[in-house]
Amino acid sequence: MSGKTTIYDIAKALNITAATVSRALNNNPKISQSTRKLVLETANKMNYKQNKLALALRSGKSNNVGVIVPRINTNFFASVIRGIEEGLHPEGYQVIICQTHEDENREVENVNTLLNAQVDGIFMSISNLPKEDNHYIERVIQKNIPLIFFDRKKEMKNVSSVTIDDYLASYQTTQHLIEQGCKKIAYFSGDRSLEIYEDRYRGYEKALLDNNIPINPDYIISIKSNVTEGRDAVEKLLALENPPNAIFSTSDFAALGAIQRLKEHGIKIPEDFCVFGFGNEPFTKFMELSISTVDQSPLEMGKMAAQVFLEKINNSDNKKSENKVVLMPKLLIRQSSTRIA
Amino acid sequence: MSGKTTIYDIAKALNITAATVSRALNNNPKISQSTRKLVLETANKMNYKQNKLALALRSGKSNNVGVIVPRINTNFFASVIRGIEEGLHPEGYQVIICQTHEDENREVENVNTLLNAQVDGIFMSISNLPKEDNHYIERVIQKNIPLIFFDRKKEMKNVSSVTIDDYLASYQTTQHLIEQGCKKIAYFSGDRSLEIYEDRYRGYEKALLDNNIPINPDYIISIKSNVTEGRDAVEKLLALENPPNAIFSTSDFAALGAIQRLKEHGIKIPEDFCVFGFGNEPFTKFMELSISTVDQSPLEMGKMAAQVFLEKINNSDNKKSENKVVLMPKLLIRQSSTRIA
DNA sequence: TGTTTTTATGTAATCGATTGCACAAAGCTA
DNA sequence: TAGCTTTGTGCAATCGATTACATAAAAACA
Repeated sequence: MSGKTTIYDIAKALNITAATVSRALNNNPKISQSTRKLVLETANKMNYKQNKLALALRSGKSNNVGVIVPRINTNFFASVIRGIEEGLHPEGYQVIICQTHEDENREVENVNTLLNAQVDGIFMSISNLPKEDNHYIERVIQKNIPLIFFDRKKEMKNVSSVTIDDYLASYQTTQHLIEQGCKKIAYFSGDRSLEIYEDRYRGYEKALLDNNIPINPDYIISIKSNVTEGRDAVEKLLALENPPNAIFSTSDFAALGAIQRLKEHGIKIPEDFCVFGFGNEPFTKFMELSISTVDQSPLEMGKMAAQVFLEKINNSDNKKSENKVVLMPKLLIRQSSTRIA
Repeated sequence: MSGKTTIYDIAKALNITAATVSRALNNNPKISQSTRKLVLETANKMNYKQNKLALALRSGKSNNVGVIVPRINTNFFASVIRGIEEGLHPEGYQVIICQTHEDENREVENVNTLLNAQVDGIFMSISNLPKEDNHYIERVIQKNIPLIFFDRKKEMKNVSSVTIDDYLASYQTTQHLIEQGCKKIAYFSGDRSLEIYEDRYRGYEKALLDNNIPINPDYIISIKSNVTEGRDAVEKLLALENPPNAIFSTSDFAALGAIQRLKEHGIKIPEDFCVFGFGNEPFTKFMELSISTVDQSPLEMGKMAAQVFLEKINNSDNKKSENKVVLMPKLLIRQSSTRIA
């Protein structure tokens, strides 16, 4: 009673059948003007709202999509989600968000939950731990549910993806540092079993080689994306016999930690030492010493992912197709790496 | 065929009825051990997944909740959502996120969308524009769907809320600034038609009165939560005949802008001027001059909101009850306001 | 006026899972 | 052995909306 008007209620009130009501509400041309008007008015009066669940059950389309990310409380993921939402909202889709907290079990669980919920598509940035067992992902493909990876993708048949050109970003950044006069460039790497981090490493490597700079294994440090690890890494680097004079960190947070520690050591940035981050987290711009970084256009990435999904949905004939979109990274050269203006 | 096993398929395969299958899967005691085992095995073999939509339609519970926020790409809202998600995930709920972009029409639209989707509850931080027409909210209450406001609430019957004690936070902050020797405290206010901003203002006012400091209307500036407005506000303040020597900004972003501009004017912080923010955005901690601010415990706020929702759901007898939770704010006193250690 | 076509509506199945009621078979009691 | 329980299943309705098919009424036509 408290607000559960169905088409049957409307039908009863007007002494017609639910079928007629349904048709009237859906602008079916086979309904007389008078009936349609009556139905619409009554529906309005009775405060009728279509039950999407019933619709979804019958049509097999839930008009929900799922997004799986490691976590939402970082600028990058929140922005991508926002992009997806903006791209999909006009089409009537709602976004269901799941977090993995970098836990692979949680990831599997999330995929299953979304499948149970009959989502029409899944957007996913895979968690850190690379899984050998792709079974849970295969199932999505088998069910013919569009799957779109963004940022942290996994190379797979029939799966679309939206990423930036991580290799290029890394190459250009390294090149930039070299041009600033830094030949001893340390590198903070993420987990290289993830494609994006492998690509970034290759970009760094190639730029050094192209400039005839040998790779120094001591300069390559694997870190997690947080401030503390950046600080610790600097400590290690400065203890080297031949310490570097630049850091390219694939995490803005680690870059920040590095800068803090370098300053504490009385090292002048950028005069004595250049630092470059990755991700364009808001704080990089706000710092008194603004931090150079790579912008990944998360908002655009999300919107593009939404686009890819919509295309896949609308071209049901080649649903099995894949579409790998690669966005261009943007180097934001700020104070922390600017010696030569 | 591609992955649509239903209980009917299982029933057919075992030459029994769907009812039996359903009961077997749901541990109904009226099923023989042998049948149950057979059903479970077959279900597993056929890779059966329960269709939540069908379940939701029949039970009237979708196991989805909706969250409506102005935007998700700020630390505060992303963290609250994360808290809600963490609190609700163990209970099997999924979270659907909607953004209003501070647009009241969008807010109404979002509420309707969520109602159509048959969500089991709605969490909401109202958008800036205060609406006179509460009709869309009333409808949620009428439908007996738990509604929980967080942070930006609206005082209403039958609606629960989780907030921090904004009045207290503001009072304590002002008191702190006074204790640091600042008697001329400017105040950056948000839109005071929102309760939280009105409460904060009252806290500021009361602290001044309790310390026999007259209120100077020139010191009260209404701002939006961004860096630029903070900068502009400082410009106005410094142009006064009798400029202030402290700013209490109800936005961290504006506080940051203020600090930037003050420094450009050669004003020393905290020696000549103290600044206090609100919200504990991550960057406040990272700055070289760390910014004092108020922590709103967004994660806890989200978890608490989830708790309030669960209690309401489980006490169906007094669903109409309300539960106003007020969390304690935490003052994070950092460099930007520390004269006296 | 009788027949055909059109128009508007009703009937009933469907989407997938659950559940009150009915009922057959088996077990138990006297 | 007749009668009563218990146990395990089946039947069929339900949740709300849609839609192929059937059909009555009205309109058009000859």
